[in-house]
Formats: sequence, C-alpha cells, structure tokens
Amino acid sequence: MDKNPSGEDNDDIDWDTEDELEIQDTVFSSCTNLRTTGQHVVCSSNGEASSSSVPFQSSKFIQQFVVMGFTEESIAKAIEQNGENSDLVLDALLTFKALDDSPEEQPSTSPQLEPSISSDDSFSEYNENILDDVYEEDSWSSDSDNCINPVGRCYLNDEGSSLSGNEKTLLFLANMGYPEEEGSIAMKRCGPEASLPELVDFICAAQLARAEDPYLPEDVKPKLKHILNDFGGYKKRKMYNGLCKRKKPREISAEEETIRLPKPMIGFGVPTEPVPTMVQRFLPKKTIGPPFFYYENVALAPKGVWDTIKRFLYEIEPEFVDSRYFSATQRKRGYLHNLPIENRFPLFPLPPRTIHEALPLSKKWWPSWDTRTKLNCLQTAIGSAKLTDKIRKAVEKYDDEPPLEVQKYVLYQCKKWNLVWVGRNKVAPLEPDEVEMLLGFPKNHTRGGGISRTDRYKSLGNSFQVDTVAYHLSVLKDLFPDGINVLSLFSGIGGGEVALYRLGIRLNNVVSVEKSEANRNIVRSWWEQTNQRGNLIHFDDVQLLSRDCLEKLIGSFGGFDMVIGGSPCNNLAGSNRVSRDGLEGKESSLFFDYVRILDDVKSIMSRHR
DNA sequence: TCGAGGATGACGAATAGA
DNA sequence: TCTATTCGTCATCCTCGA
Repeated sequence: MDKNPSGEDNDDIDWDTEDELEIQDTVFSSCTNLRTTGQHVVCSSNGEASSSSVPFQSSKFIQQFVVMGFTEESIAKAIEQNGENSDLVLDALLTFKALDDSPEEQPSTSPQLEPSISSDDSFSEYNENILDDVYEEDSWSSDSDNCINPVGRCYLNDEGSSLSGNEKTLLFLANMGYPEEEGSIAMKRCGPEASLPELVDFICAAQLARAEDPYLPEDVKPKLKHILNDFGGYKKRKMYNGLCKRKKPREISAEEETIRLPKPMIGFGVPTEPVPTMVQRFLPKKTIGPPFFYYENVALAPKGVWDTIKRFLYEIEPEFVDSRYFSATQRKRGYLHNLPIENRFPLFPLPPRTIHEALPLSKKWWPSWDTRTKLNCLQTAIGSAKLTDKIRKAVEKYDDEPPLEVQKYVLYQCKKWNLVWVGRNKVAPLEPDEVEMLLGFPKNHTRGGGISRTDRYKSLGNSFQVDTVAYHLSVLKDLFPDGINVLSLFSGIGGGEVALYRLGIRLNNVVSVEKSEANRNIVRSWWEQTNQRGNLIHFDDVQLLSRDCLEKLIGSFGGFDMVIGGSPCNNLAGSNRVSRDGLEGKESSLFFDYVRILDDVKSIMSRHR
C-alpha cells in the first residue's frame, strides 16, 4: 500500500510537495466546494456559502441530484416536468432510472412484466387485494457504477409516475435481478405492508435455502454468486441505500431476533475483567484483513436494530461493551468490526475507574447514602441550575442524613443527570472538561474556537469513549508500523483519530466526514495542536462521498486501511422521546451510507490490488 | 428595541434485568 | 411486576450586542 512518505522524524516537511498537491487536486475535482488550509482540506456541499476553487457548475438544487449520481440531462427533464420540488423531481428521476435500466420491462408497455403479472394467479389475487394500497416506501435505484441514495425521501405514487406501487415494487425487484415470480411470491408472503428491503430479504433467504438444499437438483438451484456480493453479504445490501420512513418500525419477533446483550457487557474481553470463556468470533473469509472497519452505535437500541446492522455488515457478531470497565462512566455501546481480537492492549495511563478517583474533590462532600461509584452514560444535556437548587433545599433541611424518601428523590435526580457533590448539600452537573477527561479526550479538546458550552456537551455526549475504542484499535499498531490511512465517517470530535493517536499509530491520511462545522473545527484544531504530519481532508456530508469521489481518494492514497465511524444514534437512543424511529429515522438511516461507503471502498480496493 | 444565538426546562417510552 | 437506565427534542426564555 502506498503510504504517505512523510516521515515522523522529519520536522522540515514541505506541505506543498507534489504528493500533497496531487491529493488536493484530486479531491478538488470531485467536490462541489473546497477550501484548503495547508495540509487541511475542506470539501463542502454548501456550494453557495463560501468561495470555491472550482467553478460551481450548476445550482444547488441540481447539484443535490448530481451528487446522487443522476445525469444533468435527466435532472433537467425532471425539473421541466415537476418544477423545483425535490420530492417530485427525485421521484421522476428514480422512475427514469428504473425505466432506463430495463426498458424492456416498462410496465405500461412491457410484454414481459405485464403478462407475467396477469398470468400469475397468485399475484393477480394478491394484486387485487392490495390494489388500493398506497405505496409509501422509499425506493432506490441501483447501478453498478453510480450510487443513488435518496435517504430520507419518500417515493410516493403520485402523478409523476404512471406505475402503481405494486408494479414499481416488482419493477425494482426485477431491476435488481430477481425473477418476477419470486418477487410476486415474496410480496404475497410478506404482506402488503412489507418494504422493499424486507421483500429482498425474503427472496435472498429463499434462494439461499434452495441453493443449500442437498436434495434439489443442481440445474434448478440458484447461482450463489448472484445472491451474494463480492464480500459475502447479500446482494440487496447495495440496494439498501435509502430507507422508507415508516410511522411504526417493523416489530421483530422473538424467533427473528438473534442478538442478546451479554452480561457482563464486556464484549470479547476487557483489560480489567476475566476473559469470557466462550468467545465466538466468526468472520466471513471475504471480510478478513484490510480494509478494516469499525462501526459503533448505542447498545440499547430498539429491538431488531442490531440484527439489521449485523445483517448489513457481513453477518459479523457485534461486540457489546460498557465503558464502565474502562472509566468511571457507563457507556453501553455495540461495536461491529473485522479487527483481530488477540493481543489487545489498553491505553496508558489507565484512566480513573471510580467517581472518587476521577473527581477527587467531590469525595469530601459525598454523602454516605449516595452509593454511586460510577456515573451513568454521559449524554448531550445536563441538569439545570433550578434542579440543583431544588436538591440543595431538599437536603439542607436536615442536619443529619435526610429521610429515605428525600434520599431516594435526590439519588434519582443525581443518577438521571449525572450530578456530583461539589459542596455541602450541593450537587452540580459535570463541567465540560470533566466530561472530556471521562471520555478520554485531552483537556480543553472542545473548548474555545467559538463553540458554546451547550454545544460542547452535545458534541461530547455524541462521541466515543476513547479508552474503550483504543483498546479495540490497539491491534492495528503492529499491523501498520508505518502509519495508517483512515476514512472516518461521522467523525464528531474525532474520537477515532484521538484513539489512534494515543495508541501511537501515525495518521498518514485521514478523510474525515462530519456535518457539524464546530466539530470539524475541533478536529482540525486538535490536528494542528498535536503536530500531525499527515493529511486531513474534511467532508461535511457522507453523501458527497460518491463512488467516483472514493475512487479518486483511493487512487491518491493507495487505499484506506481503516473505515471507522458511528452513525447518528438520535433515532435509536432511549432518551429520545420524540423520534425514536429506529434505523429508519431521519438521522439514524445514515447508517446505510456507512454500509454503502464501506462496500464501495472494499470494492474499489479489491480492484486496485 | 430587536434579532440571533445560547440556555433552560418540560416532555415518556422502550428495554433489560431483578 | 417493579426498578433502573437511556450518544434526545423542542418550545420558550434569557442574554448580549448592534
């Protein structure tokens, strides 16, 4: 692999070497808007907001579809028909795409599809039953070269399309290479509420079952290579770029659900606990070795979420770990990765593992009836001053220990908001720098640079626990003695980068994708303060990382050694009372961009080898 | 005085485990 | 059945600078 030649010992490095310029030029050509700051490059989707070294060729409205992979001709046509209405234009573009991909299967004129429907008794019966159903699922189009990713949009059966919902579903299944008969059977078996991914799941499962049936004649077995993609995953994963926005997530039955949270939650092992006796670790052959990937999200997600994540990430078993075994705060997270698990080592010095070790000044004021030794999960919001005042008034009425009822109330609030004792009868939320310390970040990592206190809590609450992640990533140190090229998705405040740096793994090239400008500034500032000698390239939107863009980045670096990231948990987190919609939620559906990008990286790199 | 941005506080349910 | 926990959201209020 072509690593960045910049030596760690060379202090006189020239950031404008031909290599650096080549990288910058390459990225320039694939981004809609760029700024450069020495070795730091920013690729932004906001083409109108800032100057660009590349002429902005089309309006932002058009550009959003260009990024998705549609041609400007088709976009123009769609706009002409629908005006500048994003949903209608996207709907039209998807219809164009579907029709273009299989012109012989256009339902209105197709001699193949329609006869098939009408001649299939079972489907006809089904079709009559659900004729009035409105198709409210997102759909997507697939192309081997272009990634089309209408995340968060609905594919409605409106005037812009002449196809019924059922016909569209069948057409998409046909475009994906599934026989019409199987598509119609799946639609019947899965029911009228079934989404396209569910139908694909059903077909894949049926094909796999038939392929592995020893009693079935070979000539009627489906070809496995048509079912599995290059990496052992189901073919449909490539198609699962966008997701429907369903009002009610599909319930996973007890039979379907396979993932259980381990107890104790120590994954494949932690430094401070005995190694679990039965560690089952199966990696599909195609996932072994680089590029390594590391995906993170909340462990306590709605039922079935981790089953879905596992299904889309090569059926690898996730590793659930509570950061309480690494620090003084709990953080129950699932990590799904293809890293080796032997010879891990922790970061030194080992972080404090109790509240009193982490916050020694609090010990003096800590009442004996508050038996906490660990903090709960650090979240994005903190307790209010009003609440701490209420607690003070409740406790100071009593010279001695307050009655049990008061103790119970105070403890409930302290646990809920992670309040700590900072004076006689006085509790307070953690300061941002204390949160930084508990999560393994350097002091003042998020301080200054224009970020508000509220946003610091938010960014920290959304980040990795560095010691936990570093323990998992530690196996990379021996594998990449010359440094590593990292694609960091949903980087946040750079937890992955900080972990690698603290492990002593040199960061040669880091492509970091992060929506929040404040977070990008934090990572850039950390990059500069730690005198990183590699290249940091920032993107502000995962959807900018098209296959074409990834091809160019990989061509420049020689490939990514690591794809790391935790997609948004907003719609998975238990604290969300408003929109806990699962992986189909507005933000959390970006998980499928992680899958798409990882698939693309693996695919491109397999061709480069 | 006004607007922008930060701070505050009210808002349960899903899930696991005892 | 009960208890404990949870990388959150959003309307409103407050602060500050022009």
